[in-house]
Amino acid sequence: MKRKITLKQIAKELDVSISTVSKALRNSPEISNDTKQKVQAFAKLYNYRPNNIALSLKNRKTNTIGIIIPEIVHHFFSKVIRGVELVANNRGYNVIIGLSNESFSKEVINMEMLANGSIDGFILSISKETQQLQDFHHFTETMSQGMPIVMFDRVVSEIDCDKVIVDDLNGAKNAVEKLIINGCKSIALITTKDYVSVGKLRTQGYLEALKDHKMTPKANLILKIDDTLDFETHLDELEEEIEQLFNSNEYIDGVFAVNELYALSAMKVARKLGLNIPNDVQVIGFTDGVLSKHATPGLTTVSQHAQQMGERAADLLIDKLESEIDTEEEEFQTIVIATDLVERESTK
Amino acid sequence: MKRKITLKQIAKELDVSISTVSKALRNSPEISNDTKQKVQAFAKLYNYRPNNIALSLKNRKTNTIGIIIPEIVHHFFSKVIRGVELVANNRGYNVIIGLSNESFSKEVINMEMLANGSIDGFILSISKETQQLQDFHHFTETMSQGMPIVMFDRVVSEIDCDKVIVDDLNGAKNAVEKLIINGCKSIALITTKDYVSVGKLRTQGYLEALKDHKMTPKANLILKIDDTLDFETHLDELEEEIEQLFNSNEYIDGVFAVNELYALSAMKVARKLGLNIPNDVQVIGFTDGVLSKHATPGLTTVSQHAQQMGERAADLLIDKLESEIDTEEEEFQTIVIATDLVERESTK
DNA sequence: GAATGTCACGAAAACGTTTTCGTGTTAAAA
DNA sequence: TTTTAACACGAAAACGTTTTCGTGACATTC
Repeated sequence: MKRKITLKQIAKELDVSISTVSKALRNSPEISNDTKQKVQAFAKLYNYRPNNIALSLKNRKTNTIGIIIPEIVHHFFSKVIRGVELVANNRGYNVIIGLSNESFSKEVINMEMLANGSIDGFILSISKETQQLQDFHHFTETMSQGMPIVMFDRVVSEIDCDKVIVDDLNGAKNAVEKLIINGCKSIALITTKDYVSVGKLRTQGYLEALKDHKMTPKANLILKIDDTLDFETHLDELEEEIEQLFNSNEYIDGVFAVNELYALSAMKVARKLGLNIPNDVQVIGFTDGVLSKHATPGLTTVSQHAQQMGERAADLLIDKLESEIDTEEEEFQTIVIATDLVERESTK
Repeated sequence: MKRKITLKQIAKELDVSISTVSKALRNSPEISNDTKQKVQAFAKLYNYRPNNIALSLKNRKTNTIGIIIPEIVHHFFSKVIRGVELVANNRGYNVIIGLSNESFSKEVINMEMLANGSIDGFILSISKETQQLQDFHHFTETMSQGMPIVMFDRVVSEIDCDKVIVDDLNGAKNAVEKLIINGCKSIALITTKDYVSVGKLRTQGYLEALKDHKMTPKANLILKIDDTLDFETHLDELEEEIEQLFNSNEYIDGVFAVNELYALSAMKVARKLGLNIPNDVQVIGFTDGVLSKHATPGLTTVSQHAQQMGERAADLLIDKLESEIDTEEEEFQTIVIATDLVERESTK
């Protein structure tokens, strides 16, 4: 089994020095045309490619960015990855992934694994557990060693770094306003516990929309789910909670859910209770998922433009990496990605 | 902005040699306890971690595996990645991803980017375009340089390497048999053009099941879709083709589709034509997707165990990487992952 | 013929490790 | 007191590059 060919081997074979080979391949004017041609022909024949690791060591730059996400089997996150990968590759970078599985310790371990020279910078969305624990030492530590971080979607205000976020508040507000304009009088909210930053903001958007239209929020119209449970495998419990929500309110004609699964479950429960969608109750979800599109009826959703988030995050990170030469005063940006309301059949 | 601390800096600070620092940190018996403690304390204080790139260069081993897939926004592939990532991390490896976007040239470029020292081996599923072009030089070239490859799902028999595949033939056969047992007399097949290896095998499974039950396949019951089109954005055309399929056959009471989208579209069309599922027509799809579960009615599917495929592929690759020390005669395995029939409401 | 300049190339350092081998110091053995 | 052994450490090479600087050979100029 052959190994990859190196400069040294070429040099030996052609009876010149390593430096000469290197220069010949990079077309340096120092080298005569004869030698250049000889070397280049030989290199081509043996399919020579410079060893990336050696280059990384020499240049103290890996041209690789690390992305840490809580979960990859999730349309939102895989779309973000696609966005990151797209611009990264175009700009000459590789992407290396780490999954935290929503666990704090796995997040820390993964970051440590990558931070030791493997990558030039991080793009990440923090795990639920980290959000709960409020322990951010691994972020500050990484940044203090000169490794830039870009956070997306689930960000944390305590850390000063570049961020790309969804306009959760206004996205939610617009959705709820849509329901109001469509004539809904009693709009339920299905959301998460408050420690999930995005859940909190979407809840806030719901409240603002009501307020703007002089409607009073009612506590029993708001269902806060504890989403530390994996509802992909515990769908029944989720549906049960939602059914209770419907039953404890005589009249719900609109539902705003902070994610796709909650919205779909709401539709399912409503149908089960004999309600027609969208005539009796209208439903809007929040997501970039594929379920909404193929559901029956199609679910109206707030689209987050996940791929765009990934692209912006990658650009932000690479810009920082390549400007760092001038070590200008640290200046962090927060890019807010506007949402779109994608109207389907679950609203009038 | 601080850089990461190195052995050299520690050595200078403590006024010992680099070798001493290195040995002290690795608890070498050569070093006195005094010095060890001094060095270790200092290293801990400054949070010293060995530079991975330097280690990779020295050891000629990156402990990173590259995975090339056609598309990441796809449940099957993201589940495979999760499987790979899981065992890779457990065994001390990182995972770096490359997307081919179903394009031959992107596949080649991506592989070249990674093959130059960045990774120790590949796990990949080949793009549709590569399957069409039948150009596999990048695989042979990579392997001839001593870099092992494990192919999964979409494999190619021309290349000798480890493989992890789904038992497409039997998966399809079992599904169709299920329909037959359930009383279907006229079973349609919605598949892809033959160059897609998995499509071909599933078609074959369909035919075998019919044959085993003395049923004659009818040409106008078989619809071969040209899936070079992106049907996520051209759903209508897909549905139109399927509607023609239904219209050109007086009586279809069963549908087997080789993927989730085709199956869902078939259900949609059937409903549109006034047919009840599963009473008038029963439908089975082939996938590991999330749509089937949340569709109404739930779609009965052939599950591929994508995550398990990723796990097996990663184990195969790492085993090879770590055994290569003895350079035993190359011996390649092909692991066949059995499928499961997940029964939901689209069948009786 | 001496001084200067150009050309074509090689030596060596550097990136951050690990590891082999050599060496000076001290303590124990003869 | 000399020999030997153990001990504690340092020098240097190696992994594969790129780049700076030095140098010998030859040609040109005065």
